[in-house]
Amino acid sequence: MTTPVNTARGSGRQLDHPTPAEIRLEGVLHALSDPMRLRIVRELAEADAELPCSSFDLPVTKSTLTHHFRVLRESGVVQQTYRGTAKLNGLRREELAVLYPGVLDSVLAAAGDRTTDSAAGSATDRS
Amino acid sequence: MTTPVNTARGSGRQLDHPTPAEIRLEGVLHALSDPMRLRIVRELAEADAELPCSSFDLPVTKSTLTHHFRVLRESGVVQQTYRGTAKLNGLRREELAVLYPGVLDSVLAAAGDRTTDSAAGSATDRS
DNA sequence: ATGCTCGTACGATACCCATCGTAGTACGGG
DNA sequence: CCCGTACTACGATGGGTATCGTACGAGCAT
Repeated sequence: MTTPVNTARGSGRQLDHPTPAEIRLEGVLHALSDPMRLRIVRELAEADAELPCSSFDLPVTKSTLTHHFRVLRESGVVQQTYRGTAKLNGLRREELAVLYPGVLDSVLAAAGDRTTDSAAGSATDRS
Repeated sequence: MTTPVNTARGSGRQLDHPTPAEIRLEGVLHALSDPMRLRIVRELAEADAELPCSSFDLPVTKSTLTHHFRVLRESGVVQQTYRGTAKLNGLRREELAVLYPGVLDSVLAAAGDRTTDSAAGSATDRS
C-alpha cells in the first residue's frame, strides 16, 4: 500500500551476493548439508547452466523453494539473476574452486554426480 | 537412584558408531558445518592421532564438548574408544576417504589445515 | 576409603531453521 | 487493460540444536 517501492524500484532488481571474501566454509557446508539444497546443487551441476527456480521439481512448496535458494545464494553457492519473470540460478563453481579447491567437486562426486564438468565431452553417463 | 546401572553395567563401556554404510553425506557435512566441530576435526587431523576430549581447549563447557563429540561420532566423522578415564577420539579418515573421496581432505585443506608442518610434505601427503 | 579428574546424563533455555499458507509484486501476453 | 505465471515477503509453527549448569559414574592415585 502506497509504497510499492518495496523491493527495488523499476526493473533493475538486484540481489546481493556475498563476495568471495565473504563466503565462509561453514556456510557452504551448512548449505550443502540439507537434502533439498544438495539436490538443487546437483541438478545445477548436471545441467551446467542457469536454471529458473521453476525448473526444479521438489516435494516442497514454492515458498520453501525460495527459502532454499536464498540460503544457497547467501552462502555463496549459487548466483541468481533476474530475467523477465524468471530468476536464473547458476552455481558459482569457479569462485568456490578458487576459495575451497575440491570441496564442491568432491561433494558433488560423493552425492552421485559425476562432476559432469569435466570432460564433458565423453561423459554420457546420465543416471 | 537405587539403580546405579545407568550407563551400562560393568566396565565394558561401548559406544555405537555408524557403519560405513550408515554414514550419510549430509550428516557429515552438517557435522562439519559447525565452527566448534570443524575446529575439533582440524586439530584431530593435525595431530593425526587419537586425542582425549580434555586435550581440546575450546570456549565451551564440558557438557557442550561432549555434545559435539557425540555429533561427530554419530555422523561417522570420528571414532571414540575408552581408555581408562579418558576417551580417545580419532578421525575416520580412511573410511570417509573410501565413501566420499576427497571430501574430508578438501574441507580440511580449505579450513586451513596445512597439517601444521605442512609444507606439504612433498609428496607424502594425501592420505 | 577419599578424593580427584575425566567424561556423561538430564533438564532448561534460547535460538536457528525447514516448512507451510496467504497475500502481494513484477513481468509478459492476450 | 486484465490475467496468468514466476517469485517474494511475512507470519506462524514445529522440530532441531548449541549452550549452560548441576549432578552423577568410572577410573586412578594417594
